[in-house]
Amino acid sequence: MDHLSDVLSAISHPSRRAIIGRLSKGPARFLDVAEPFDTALNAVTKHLKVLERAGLIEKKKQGREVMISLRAEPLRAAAEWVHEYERFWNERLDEFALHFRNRKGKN
Amino acid sequence: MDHLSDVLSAISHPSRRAIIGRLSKGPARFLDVAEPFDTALNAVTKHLKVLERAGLIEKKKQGREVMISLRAEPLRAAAEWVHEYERFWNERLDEFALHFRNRKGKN
DNA sequence: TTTTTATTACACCATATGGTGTAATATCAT
DNA sequence: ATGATATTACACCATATGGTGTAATAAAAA
Repeated sequence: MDHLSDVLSAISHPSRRAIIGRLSKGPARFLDVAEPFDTALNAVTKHLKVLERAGLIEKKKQGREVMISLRAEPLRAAAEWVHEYERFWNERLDEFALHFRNRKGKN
Repeated sequence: MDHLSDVLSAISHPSRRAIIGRLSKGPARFLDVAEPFDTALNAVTKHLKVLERAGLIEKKKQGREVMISLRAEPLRAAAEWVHEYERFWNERLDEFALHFRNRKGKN
């Protein structure tokens, strides 16, 4: 799988988006990250592994604790991909307008 | 699952992003959409169903053909979510700078 | 009307995902 | 040394995903 797919897949789960939201307020220990969830800690570990594989977090072991911090840079590619279609979601384009817009783009 | 998760999940597959790219150039018949892929047509039908469930495409039956068109609006929520983290991917923030930035945001 | 064409439905399969419980490891505190 | 704490590893399970082949449907063409 390509990297962009990994990133988009990683952020497609609400718990993982919540984790990113939490980490955007600063690094946190594993248990702090896990605290809002009512799942087992194992599940959180797995979510963190998915985020790590996508390059979206960093883990740093400090004693027996693990500090987790956000690495948002991979989100840039996601933002860029989505941004390609920004012009489409503002107006409702009928087929003729769309065709005209595309012809214009080709000149 | 919430809608945003559906949308992000839908665009996390390269074939489905390719389909969206194709449709951004204008509506297309099913076979035209399917043409670039070397999978069975069934697989394309399934991808289209995922995109439809996410609200990213519209199907309109015309005779025996199906015209498929892009509905990019759901991408807006995805763009907005990712945009939240834009400030993080430009500079490399160490933990102190991050903490300071957060404190500033709270005042 | 028969045949081709476009698309979907159904049944199936391998692997991925997201969760669990229990055990292992490593570090800190007593 | 013993025990508590933080985190992960392992084995397991149900369901989702992405693919396949074959059959069904509906409309166009012959």
